[in-house]
Order: sequence, then C-alpha cells, then structure tokens
Amino acid sequence: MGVYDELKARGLIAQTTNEEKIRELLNGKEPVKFYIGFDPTADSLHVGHFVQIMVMAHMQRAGHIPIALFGGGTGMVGDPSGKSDMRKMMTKETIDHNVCCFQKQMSRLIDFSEGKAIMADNGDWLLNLNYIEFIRDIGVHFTVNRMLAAECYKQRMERGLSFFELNYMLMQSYDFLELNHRYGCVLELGGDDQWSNIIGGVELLRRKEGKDVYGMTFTLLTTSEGKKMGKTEKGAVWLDPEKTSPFEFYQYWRNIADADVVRCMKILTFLPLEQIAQYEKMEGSELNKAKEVLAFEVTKLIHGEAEAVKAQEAAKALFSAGTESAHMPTAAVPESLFENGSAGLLDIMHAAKLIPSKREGRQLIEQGGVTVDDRKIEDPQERLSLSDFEKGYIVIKKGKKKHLKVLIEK
RNA sequence: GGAGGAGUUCCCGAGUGGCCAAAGGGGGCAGACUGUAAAUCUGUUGCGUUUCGCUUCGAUGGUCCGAAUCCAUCCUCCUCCA
Repeated sequence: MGVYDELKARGLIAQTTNEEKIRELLNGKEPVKFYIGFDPTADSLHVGHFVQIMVMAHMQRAGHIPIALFGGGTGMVGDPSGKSDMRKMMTKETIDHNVCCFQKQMSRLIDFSEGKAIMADNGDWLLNLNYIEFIRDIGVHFTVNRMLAAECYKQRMERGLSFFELNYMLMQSYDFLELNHRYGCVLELGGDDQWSNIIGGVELLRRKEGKDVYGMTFTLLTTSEGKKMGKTEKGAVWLDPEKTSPFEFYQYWRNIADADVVRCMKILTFLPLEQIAQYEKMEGSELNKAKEVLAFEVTKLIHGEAEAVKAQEAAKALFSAGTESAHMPTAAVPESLFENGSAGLLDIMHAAKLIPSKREGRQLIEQGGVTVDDRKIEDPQERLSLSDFEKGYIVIKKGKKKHLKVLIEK
C-alpha cells in the first residue's frame, strides 16, 4: 500500500488541494520534500503535535523527506487561526529555548541524519524582512476580502483581529515559498486548522511563480464528542516526561473512551491495519484489551520500551493486585515533619503534593477518598507515626486511580 | 479625538450597602454504579489550628458602624461615531 493510501486508511487525511496529484506523488518512488510547521508556544510538544509527527514518520518511512519547520519567526506573531483571543507575545529567548526542546523530542521519532530529514527555522528569513519589499512582493498576491472570509478567522471577526495577527497568513505562505526555493519543497502539511494558511501558500506559489505545489491537512485529534484531545485537568498532555510522567501518559490512553480507542490506534501507533481490525470488532469490557495495547504502544513511541513496560506493570499491579509498589510514582517527605515520632496525614499528603491544600485533603477524607496502606482513613486528624513506615514507605491512595508511594527523606 | 459600556472566585455568568466566601451553569475532585470506559445520581470545589478565624470581587485611596456593591483617581477591554 502506498503511503497516501495508508494515511487515508488510518483516517488521518482531512483535506487536500488536489487528491489525485498528491496520491500519485506520495505513492510514487521519487522522494517528495514536504514540510510541517511547529510554532514554539511551549517548552514541550504535546499530544496535539503528536499526530503531525506520526505523519512525518509515516512519510519518512515511505522514503519521503520531511522538513520540520520551527516558527522562530512566526512565533513572534502567533497564529490567530481558530483562537478566540490573541496569544501572549513571546520573547526571542523563550522561542529559542522552546525550539530547542522541540527538536530534541522530535528526534525520537524522526531520523534527522544526513539526507533523511531537514530542520529549518523560519526566523532565518522572516526576522530580517524589509517591510516595503515584503508587502510589494508578497502582499500584492493576497486580498483582504478573501482572507477575512477564511473560516479560521470567524471567531476573531466578532472579537477583533489585529492587523498584526492578520499578517500571520502571509508569513506562513511566505515560508512555503522560501522552502520551495531553498529545498524544493512541494507539499505543505498541517492540522486541519491550518487549512486556510496552507492554501495561502499554495496560491502564493501559483500566482507569483506559476508553480504547482500542494497542501494537505490531517484530522485533528478530537474525542468522539468533538472535544480536543490531550487535555487534562492539569492542562495539556505533554511529551516531556518531566511535565507528564510516563505513568500518567500511559494512564491517559488507558482511560480513553471506548469510542476513541480504534481511531487513536490508527492515528497514533504504527500497528498494522490488519491487526487493528481485530480490535475494531471488540465490544464492551473486552475493549479494555485494546486500551492496554494502545496505551503501551503510544507510551513506547514517546518514552521508549523500557518506560512503557514500567508504566504498564505499575498500572497492572495497581489495579489488579492491590498495593504492589515497585513501579508506583514516589514522593519523599522530610523527616522534620514528624514531631515526637508522628505527623499529621494531611501534612504528609500536602508535602508529597498529593493535595493542593489541607482544606481539600480534609474534604477528601470526609468523603472517603483516602486510603493508607489499604486502610480507609475516616478522621481528618489522623496521624501517622514513624513505625508506620517500618517497611520504608507507605502507600497513599487518593481516590481509586491516584496512588503514591511515600518515603521519608532524612 | 468624541459618546457610551464593561472588568466578580479555574471558565462563563448573577449579585447595586449588612442575610456574600458571593446564585446558576461549565469544568475539576471524591463517593455510588461499572470495565481503570461512557452515561447517570450524590457530595464537594478560597485558605487555615474549622460551631471559629483570615484573605478575595481590575488597582489604589476615600465615605460609612459596615463596601463586590457608594465616591475619587488610575489601568485594561469592548461598542458606536470620526
């Protein structure tokens, strides 16, 4: 199966500028240079970016050459597409730092060795543009009427779209032109929210140079209810293990809704489609198997097999065998918490960052949500003594899913 | 530049002198039910040494026994006109 058909079968493709032509191009033997842009809005990639990276990886495996374009220049402006408010402006230093983090994370899945892939930073050509030249060369090819009609600005038409941000589309279009000149890039990919910006580039190249280039977007990763995926109470699900631990990451996928499992498998793993077809037939509680596979595979891709195994074992131990604690998340509390050999449980939980405030902890206990070493706690005044730590640690459960091994730090 | 309007707890949004730590919804957390799912129901959702105390309603001052609510100044945002 050609890579185009593969992507299509996995349900990744949302829109294309010219389906026939793109299929021919991608399924063919000739390496195609294509690009995807990443704006450095945080110091780690998150699940939303993951889809793009998977596509890059699929394409690379098929012999094509990805250009990962980092938005050192566009990041200075911020993409207004689909946003209801303007983004905070970032400083040059932050952007540089973020770009650096992105590169590291991406290298896990994309082979950036010589000739296999290219990294570029649009700051190289955007930051020193001459305003007059730019609007004469590029600006003439855009009409404001068309731009304003774009779907992605709809929300902003109500709340206000600054001229500053309106320029984003020109900049991204210009990127395509520049990458075409520098590397012979002929295809731009992106999330479906990028459609307007992508067409901008395709049209620019056609108008300005009469070149035929193409654009394609992928489905955004949303839940069956249409909400953006990868959000939790703490914010995004990050790919950086410091920000989202491999265990939490694994659990995120393990707890996914029934309706989303198979789709995520197709999009976020390299499992062959034939194999995924088996899971598609599953129903009811049987789907838990599929969820385990999904969680394991995705964690493996991002954090490596060793971490995935650890996370999986931790999860299994936790939910089936009780308090087996070998792989459990751990926190240490200072010994100074203990006065005359005992300390309040709430203080311990607070120190271990299991609860944001003691007030909340008290409520939690009153509602029966806290367990220490399998003993349900009923009294918010509960105190633990050093002898409770005889085996070296205790296991505190907050609710059913959050388990924490607590040690004493001397 | 002119006229008007708005800023409330994580978000939306009610509250126009004491009964306001502040309605309602969303989201979060916990409990029940389950399959570590979804849906549903219940409780909870500023902080603390918790029948009480402390801090909060854009900012700073002021009036008052008492202010999210009144006054002054400032900051930010929006709408209409130019």
